[in-house]
Amino acid sequence: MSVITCLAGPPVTIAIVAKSDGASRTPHDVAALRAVDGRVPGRRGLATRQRLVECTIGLLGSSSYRDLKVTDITRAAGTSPATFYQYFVDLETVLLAVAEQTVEEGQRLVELISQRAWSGPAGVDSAEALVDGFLDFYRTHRPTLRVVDLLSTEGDKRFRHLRTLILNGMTKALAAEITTVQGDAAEVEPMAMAGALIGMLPQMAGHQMGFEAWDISFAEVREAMIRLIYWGVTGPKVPKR
Amino acid sequence: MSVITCLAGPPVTIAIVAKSDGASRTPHDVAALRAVDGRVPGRRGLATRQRLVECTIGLLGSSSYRDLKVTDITRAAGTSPATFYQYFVDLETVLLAVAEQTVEEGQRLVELISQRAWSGPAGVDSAEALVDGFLDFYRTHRPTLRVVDLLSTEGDKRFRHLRTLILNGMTKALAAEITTVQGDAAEVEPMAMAGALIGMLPQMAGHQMGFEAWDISFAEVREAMIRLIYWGVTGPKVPKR
DNA sequence: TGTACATCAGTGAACGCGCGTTCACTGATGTAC
DNA sequence: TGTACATCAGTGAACGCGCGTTCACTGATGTAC
Repeated sequence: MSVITCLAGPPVTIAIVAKSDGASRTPHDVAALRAVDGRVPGRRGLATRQRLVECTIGLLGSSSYRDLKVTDITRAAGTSPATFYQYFVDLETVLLAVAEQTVEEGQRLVELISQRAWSGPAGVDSAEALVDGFLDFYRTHRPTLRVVDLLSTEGDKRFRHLRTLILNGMTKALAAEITTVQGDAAEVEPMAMAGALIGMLPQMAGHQMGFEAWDISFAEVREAMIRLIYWGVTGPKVPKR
Repeated sequence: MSVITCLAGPPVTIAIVAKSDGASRTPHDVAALRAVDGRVPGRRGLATRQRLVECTIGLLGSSSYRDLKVTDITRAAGTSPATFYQYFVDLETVLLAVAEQTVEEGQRLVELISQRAWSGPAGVDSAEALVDGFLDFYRTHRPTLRVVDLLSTEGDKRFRHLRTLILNGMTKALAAEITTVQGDAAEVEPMAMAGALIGMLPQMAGHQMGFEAWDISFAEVREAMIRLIYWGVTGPKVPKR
């Protein structure tokens, strides 16, 4: 068994949390970051906290969620269990912190949607760029997205909320494009269609290997996704029933 | 905390496992069901084993996967931990048994696909029936599908295989319909498109609540799904790039 | 039909590891004057 | 600039619960003759 460490400290960043409207972001309220025993963490403390968060992500990537232990995280971070409990009340809390950090990242993909044309041949290119952009996003945030997804489907409201926030920017941007392209002709609520399309992306990304058994190359699935997005945005006519 | 029990025994059914080709099914090889200490279970033993499987499903539905313990399962089944280890080597093994039972169930939806028309207005009705049929399927098998999905994305090959088997019938049936409808005009490999569409279904079903935050009624998302399936099957033209 | 034997089925009780969690303490850092 | 004090930061070591797991045993069931 190999020992995983996170000793190389990354640049210190202060955790950011999204406001409930999902639009603007503000630095964490100081009280929210207050350590469990009432101390207000300074530079050094925040760096340690951040290291714990990052080691958690690392462990989520290399072992199963079920096997994630507080002691493993502190061992990986080169610190002691007592330190962990100075910053997080339990495992779930550090997972929330992990998820919060991804909310910011999710907004970067918005420009892949809103700064593009979505009708005609250019629309297909845009769909392709969105798919590839998301696959890239997923590759770097796989452990986080997986655990957020799991805890969401298990019914935890806080993680459901965070999942919404992560996908929020993309979904709203895509809905806006749908409205632009289809106007009053839209037969389906643009937000619903956008939500379905964006929600499809992590699903696909997470099951890339799942197609092997059918001898389907993932390249073909990617083509399918591109078309589904294009269709969803442009809304081809569907026969009346 | 409430105590969950599974004492009311269901009719005894012998566990069925799918062959690796995913097509034909045979009763479990006797050796595969041999208890850990070498005994060959009879009627009574198989009933106990089945009760353990069903209590596992029950617990997966009422508490989180992370909190699932062997002792909880045996307590729910009204038996002792030692009995558990007579039929399963560990927790993972009983989860595999849980998943295997759902493989059979997944094939029931095949007729919702293959015994229907998929072009013209009837195609939209078929898409609707598939969506509703799947939502119903998900409702009754949510705990299982969730845990299979999780362990698949975590990279476990056995669960990935089982997930494939569960969705296998539907995917192949839908691919066949795509081929019928589009013929040589298909621009995307039918199995890839079918895999994308069928894979979308558990995703949607699992995140029904996730749309609340956006004030989208799930009914609208359902409409979006129906259209995406219709488009995927009929394959509207996409502009050349 | 009855008896004896083989095998299936189930479990009480215990063992021990590992993990969550805490306390009392030392060391580091910052700042007031 | 130096000293004293407050507060931040970190941890060694331990405690104890709970869970996984096993063993040696009793009871139930089936069947051979």
